[in-house]
Amino acid sequence: MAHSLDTVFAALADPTRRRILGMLLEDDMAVTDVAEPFEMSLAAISKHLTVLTAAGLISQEKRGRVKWCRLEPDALRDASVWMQGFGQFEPVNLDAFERFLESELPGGEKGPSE
Amino acid sequence: MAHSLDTVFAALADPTRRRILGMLLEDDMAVTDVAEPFEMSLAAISKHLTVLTAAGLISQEKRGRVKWCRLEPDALRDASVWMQGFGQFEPVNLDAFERFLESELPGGEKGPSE
DNA sequence: CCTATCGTCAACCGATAGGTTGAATATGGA
DNA sequence: TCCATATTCAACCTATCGGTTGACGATAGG
Repeated sequence: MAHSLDTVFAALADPTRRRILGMLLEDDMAVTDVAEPFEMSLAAISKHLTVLTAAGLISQEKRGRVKWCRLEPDALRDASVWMQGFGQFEPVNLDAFERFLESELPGGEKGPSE
Repeated sequence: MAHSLDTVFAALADPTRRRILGMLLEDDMAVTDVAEPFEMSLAAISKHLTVLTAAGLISQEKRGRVKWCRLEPDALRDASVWMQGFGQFEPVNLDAFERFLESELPGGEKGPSE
């Protein structure tokens, strides 16, 4: 384990990558489908997915010609532990979390996957 | 509030900056004292402190000719909430946190401030 | 077999990150 | 007043980041 905090935090620093993680929270997705809502090339998304994989935040499995991306939330645990060391933050507040997810969407659009 | 997740995570992605935060956990410090244990110029540390300040992770107050740096752990709350949205991580485990702090020190040395 | 689709690779680009050095700007103290 | 200390500024350098485009390999399907 122990994908370094360096790579985990660096991966999380990019809004595109955070948005991808949010999308994968709903479901596993193929690379092409991950890319669809973004106004950027498939190659760029492919690179982002590589970064997320390197950080351990997602895993990718190729079935046929489709590569499926799965969220690996456990990779966040180390980083979470590190952050918690700086203070007791209020217990998990999913409403606040959802506000974040929405505030990071571009157009005001909501649904990422269809 | 709402220093962006971009800036907070980007600030946390650098090991020097995480180590500085760990040092400030023990006590407020002057810039020069923050810089002392690092093998890097004072100007470089000053830049790191600027990044941490911009992210809201620390505050700096000038008293006399000395600029004091104080940890602002609240800035981590938003990021923490975001991460918690991906999973319920085990309740605050300070032992694990201390292992991180130590594993990020360079030589095996422990005490940062004296 | 031929072709369309899925995804990556390679080369390139501009912008930013993280470091250096040397000069500049306070401020404190003798 | 003069000097040392504390910190930042400005210019510079190199490496990496995030994006592009076009070619490529692999697989699915008619």
